[in-house]
Amino acid sequence: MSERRKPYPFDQLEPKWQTLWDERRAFRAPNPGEPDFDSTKPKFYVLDMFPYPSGAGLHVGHPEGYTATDIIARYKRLRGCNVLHPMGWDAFGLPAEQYAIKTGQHPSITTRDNVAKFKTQLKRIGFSYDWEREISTADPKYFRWTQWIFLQIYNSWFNPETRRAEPITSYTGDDPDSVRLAYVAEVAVNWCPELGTVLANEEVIDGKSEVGSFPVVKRPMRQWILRITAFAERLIDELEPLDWPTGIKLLQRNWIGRSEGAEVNFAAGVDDSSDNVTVFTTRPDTLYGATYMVLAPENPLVERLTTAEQRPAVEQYRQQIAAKSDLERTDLAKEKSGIFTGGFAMNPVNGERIPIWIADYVLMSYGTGAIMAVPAHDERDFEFAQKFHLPIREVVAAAPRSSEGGEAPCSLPPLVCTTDDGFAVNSPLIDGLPTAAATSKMIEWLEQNAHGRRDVRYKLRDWLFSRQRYWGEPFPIVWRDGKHEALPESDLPLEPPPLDDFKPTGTGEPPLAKAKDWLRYSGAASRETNTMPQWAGSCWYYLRFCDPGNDERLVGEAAERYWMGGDQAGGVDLYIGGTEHAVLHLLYARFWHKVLFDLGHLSKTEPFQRLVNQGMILGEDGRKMSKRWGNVIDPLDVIALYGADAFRCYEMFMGPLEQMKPWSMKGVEGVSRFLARVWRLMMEENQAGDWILSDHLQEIALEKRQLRVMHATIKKVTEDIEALSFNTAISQMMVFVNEFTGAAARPVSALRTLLILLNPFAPHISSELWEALAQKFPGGEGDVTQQDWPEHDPAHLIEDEVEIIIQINGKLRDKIVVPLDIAEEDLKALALARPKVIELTAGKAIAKVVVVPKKLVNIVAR
RNA sequence: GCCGCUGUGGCGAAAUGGCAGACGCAACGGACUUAAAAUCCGUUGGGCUUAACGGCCCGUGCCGGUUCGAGUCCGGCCAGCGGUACCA
Repeated sequence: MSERRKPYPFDQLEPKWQTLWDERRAFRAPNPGEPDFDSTKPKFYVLDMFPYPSGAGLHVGHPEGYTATDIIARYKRLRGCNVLHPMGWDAFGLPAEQYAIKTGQHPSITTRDNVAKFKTQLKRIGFSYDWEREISTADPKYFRWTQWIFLQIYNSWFNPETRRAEPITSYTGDDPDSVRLAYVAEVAVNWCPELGTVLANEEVIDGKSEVGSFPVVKRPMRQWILRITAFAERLIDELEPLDWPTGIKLLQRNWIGRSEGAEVNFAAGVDDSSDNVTVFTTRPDTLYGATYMVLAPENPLVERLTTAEQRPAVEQYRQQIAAKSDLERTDLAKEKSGIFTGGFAMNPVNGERIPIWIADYVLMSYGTGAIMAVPAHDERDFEFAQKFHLPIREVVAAAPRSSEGGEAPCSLPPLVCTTDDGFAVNSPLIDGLPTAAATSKMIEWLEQNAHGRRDVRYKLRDWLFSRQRYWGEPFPIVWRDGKHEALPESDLPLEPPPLDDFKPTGTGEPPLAKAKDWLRYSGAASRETNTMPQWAGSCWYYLRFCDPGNDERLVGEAAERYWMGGDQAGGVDLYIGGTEHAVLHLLYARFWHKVLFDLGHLSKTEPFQRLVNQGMILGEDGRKMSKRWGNVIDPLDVIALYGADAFRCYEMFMGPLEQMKPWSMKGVEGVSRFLARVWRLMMEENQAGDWILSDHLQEIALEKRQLRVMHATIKKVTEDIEALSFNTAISQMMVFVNEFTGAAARPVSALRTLLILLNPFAPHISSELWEALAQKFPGGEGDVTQQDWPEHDPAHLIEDEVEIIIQINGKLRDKIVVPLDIAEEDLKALALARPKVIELTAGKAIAKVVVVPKKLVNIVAR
């Protein structure tokens, strides 16, 4: 295939400018205290979700968000901001370790190679990152502070009085280990045999691992856990004021899953009622309808509440459930199962004796692991009651009903179930009350009679924080006599041992246990062999970017105050990334941020002020890009054909940033044509085939029409960048170019304005053309990146005359051109006098005339 | 099941309640060229009508409502995508 002729010499000018930017450190962001720091400028922190450097390299999906942030970064610089725009690597993680197991190549080598590849790709797209701030989570200089933060968490507790994390020294109880924000517990965890590790709930999807889709089983193990549930309420409340997509906020809120209700105590037992079972319910108003009770099979109370007679059946059921994986348990969700324990509980509100069952539809991990079953008003209880012929009693009705001479106290099954609100019936204490009032009154009664209390529960569970992997941060913890203790800060960073054999042991013992020398700490003490999950590094990288070289602190105070603080809401001003991190990363990072804030290390309670999710880019065939379909596009291939500027502009021109959209090479070509037209506005080829400045360029005033287009373009591009509507900003610049392409004489000032507007989108071509113009015409000192962003003048947008549309009954019928300042009455008269209007309204009465100045006249005729 | 998002030309998409389809792709016609590519100029939602200028009707997933006027607001459906799933 013959060499395709380039529409303009991007293959030469793009590398030229990329080299120049590097040499001039053009996008370095000085920190407070540095000599070239300008404190008079406002700060702007614009951040990408940093990538995991996989072996496959970038595909065109990654740079979509990166291009958007780069446009913002370059735009904010032109508007006179100090811009923090960094990039780094989420370098710990499973794939590098899996690769190491397969090939024997150390994960650090794999990671280094992959980072190099990613960096080459990013640099070739011309992103204006401050590469002097590059960080890698696998770098000891970085994870030293990840480990340090873990120690802060370990050494704190959540004080319910102040609702804040506080140093563990402020805890006055007997057993500090029971309240630490990082604690060890033997819990049923998600064990993935294939990966040889436990996983967080968030990493398990439909009973399979998120990475690799391997089966996951429940298994009790001793694990490190972070007490994120202590922050559940704040994680919900403090989410509210953030400028995030409502969908993402909702997702987080649902994940945290706040439920308001009450705890109710039931006396319970086999013969007498010596025991006590507490349940959580969101519908205390239905207490009279509780006709039986269900415990989770794993609930320890089951032992004591089972009669000798029922014990064999109960044990059999419990074993049957325990043998099931989570997947099987949810698969069988449709058919209810359970067994009677033989025990009974006493309903505190009416003294009724109700049977206690166990069933796997009650989960040990939510609420108290026990429920009061109200079959008439809960779908699951209803289904269960029907299957096992348990009584169903209606206690909520659509309309109030007299308690006098009404239903029998324990009605026959109505065979219907409603979860809707209504009015209490068959409930002497609250009869006739609407659900909300009935609920409050019942809670009051429970509290007054010491049968229960108001309560709030969350779906969110504590964060399982340890992994049995090699390629992650070791815990800065040692064990002595079966007790954990923190390493001194001076021992940080604690690097993983240089292992050759990374394979999981298969027993659940972490690979680090194989490093016998490393394991020994001092005397009888030995190191913790678990490592942290991949999330750890990404929980705080945005903080490190503020001050990546600091050896004294995780981030210098002044740098943190400047970049993460500020008069306004503070934090990262704009954070762009994929929806896949809507709950996990964003929740974990917010949690750590709050702990560090409470402990006085940070300025603001929230890390990310404004969040935007870019949509996925599909292949040309409309399918998700994947090796399987062979529809993956490599940015470097696109750049080789059309250049980095065309690549960037196309990524933005495709459609709205947040929308999912398919790739189109033809589309890239169209945008490339646009850039070539910009080029030829100013350049032409001479006889020798060299590009020289065009003869059409002149230092002349703009025509009225040109002025209008130019100012309209300044206005639209500015507003659209602020709104992240990059596709329409580019459209407007195309309109500008179309307008000036036809002009025989092209005013230099207008072209310079265009180049500044275009610079954030297409930085290379705009830099080159700016430089070329400066060689012949005065007034273009400095690079285009050093100019001031233009302001539009509204005076140039106003026309003397305006076209008015004339509607009859809302339908367009005619148009007239009138002076801008015409009086409404005159406009109305003019419209009514139009021959067309007279014709179409003949024989009808004109009921009304709506006049919208500068827009339209609508004549209502009947 | 529940929650959320999205439905507009052949395609990607525009449109503070006020001319639906800006801008781009594709297609078609023209100029330039020996020719092609590239470039430049033009046409391009569908239908009917006119010799022509032009004119008329229909059209933003479906049904209804609010309004002088609805792609846009409200109510009810349908479809696609995403999340979640016994959370008491």
